[in-house]
Amino acid sequence: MKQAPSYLKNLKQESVVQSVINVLTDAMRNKELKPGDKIPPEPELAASLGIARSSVREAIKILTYLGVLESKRSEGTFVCSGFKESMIDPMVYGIILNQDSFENLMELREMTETGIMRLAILKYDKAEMRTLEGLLEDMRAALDSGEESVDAFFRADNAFHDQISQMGKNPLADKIGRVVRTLTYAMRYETVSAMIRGGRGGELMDAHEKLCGALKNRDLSQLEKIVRDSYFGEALQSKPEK
Amino acid sequence: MKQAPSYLKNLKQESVVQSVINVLTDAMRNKELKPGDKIPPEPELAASLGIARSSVREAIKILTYLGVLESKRSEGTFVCSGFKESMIDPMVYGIILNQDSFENLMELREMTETGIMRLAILKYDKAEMRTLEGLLEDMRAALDSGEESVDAFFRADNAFHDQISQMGKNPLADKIGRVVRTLTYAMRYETVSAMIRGGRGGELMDAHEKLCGALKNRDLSQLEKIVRDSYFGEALQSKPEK
DNA sequence: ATTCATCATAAGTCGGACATAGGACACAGG
DNA sequence: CCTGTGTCCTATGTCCGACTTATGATGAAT
Repeated sequence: MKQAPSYLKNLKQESVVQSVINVLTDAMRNKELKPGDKIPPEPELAASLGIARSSVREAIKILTYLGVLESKRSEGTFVCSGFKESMIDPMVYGIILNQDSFENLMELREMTETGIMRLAILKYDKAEMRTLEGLLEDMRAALDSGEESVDAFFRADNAFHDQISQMGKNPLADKIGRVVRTLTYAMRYETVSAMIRGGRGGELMDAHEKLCGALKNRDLSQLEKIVRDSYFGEALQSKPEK
Repeated sequence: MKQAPSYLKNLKQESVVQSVINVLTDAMRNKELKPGDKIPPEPELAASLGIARSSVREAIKILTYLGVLESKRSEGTFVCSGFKESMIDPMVYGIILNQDSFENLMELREMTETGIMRLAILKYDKAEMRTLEGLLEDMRAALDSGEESVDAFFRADNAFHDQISQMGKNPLADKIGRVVRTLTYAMRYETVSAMIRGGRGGELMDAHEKLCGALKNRDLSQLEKIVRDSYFGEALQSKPEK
């Protein structure tokens, strides 16, 4: 490996598209562009920067899919306010590309769900808890409804965790929790389905009830114990083929 | 607010660019496109799909910035293998736009760091622990070096947490941990700097030593106690203006 | 005042053109 | 042999100009 002389700096120049992105994001950092603001029309921007409209378009498109900008036909392009759903896509793509991420994903889920529950335990209010208990009822009802109760149960199960996620009152954590839940959807369905069909639906309900109880008592150590002992245990045991 | 009749489904058709993205990501889900694979040249793809090259380009660009594809001039465009750093960007943009996300970020950090430590406690090996202890030494050395020790300490501090992150042996969690650490870099620097200058460097060392000790004993409940009681406490207390 | 037609705007899409970087290959020179 | 150079080809990078289409605004007709 030959060592390049130090006076040779690597001068690969950034692409036109990248520089457009930089211009726009710099403007956002400087607060020259604030959420809700309209950026100049594409042709105008292209002219100002002395580049082609297609390059501007590519930059705008990228920022759009990143959830930074929002284009409305015939109106213009605007700086988004707050978080947008598309922010999660990059992570999703990252996951898709990662091959043997099953265990990693389940671990990540344990991480996020646990963290979210800790937040929830500190921040939820009574109304939210009532909603959560309602969802617990739904789960039980689904379970008792006999045949083909798996889908209904799973829906309620997901709603249950989404609710806890909301109760944490942290949009960032909530978002990540949802992403991870989405990514583990299929696997979790398999697990839940297998358990219910195997007559172990009671255990599932039990775990969720304990969980709900710990939340209701705002008992953090109990929550941690539940999570550690039982809640994720089944999922991590009944994993599919490697 | 007029309520639209339910039989009217919202049929805004997806854009050409979006459909290209779907085609490509579907192929990835089906494993027809695997990491490292080369996708057809832009003109060819455009012809196959019956659309213009510029649309294909926009889709590719987006996936490139999302860290899914990688274009090499004169060679072609390839599916990335593994995670790419660019995954960070979307979150960064999100943060730029979100004003009062400070608390949310710190909470998120507590979430991820805690989860990562739980993984680490289960999976690390002796060599990694030695490295970690070495970093602890670095931190102490930096602290004892008197004046302007803040930067050195902070560097070692970050390396310390990166090391724990690695010890968890979950690339996904590691990645997310790094992202969150990056996002909270400035805030953490402020906190650490203030503590050291305020003569509270000892507390900092103490917390990290206890942490390291809990890891060494693989004592999960002790770890949880530390995290809950002291470790993040200072950070959450000494937050800047709202 | 409400409804409708018209128009201007700006993004969406298209297709073609040239520039340019990088790899492959063959070839000359040591 | 193998090292370096020059040439060619490929595929992306960039640019241009045109048309299409959705949407808000304007103004006229009811």
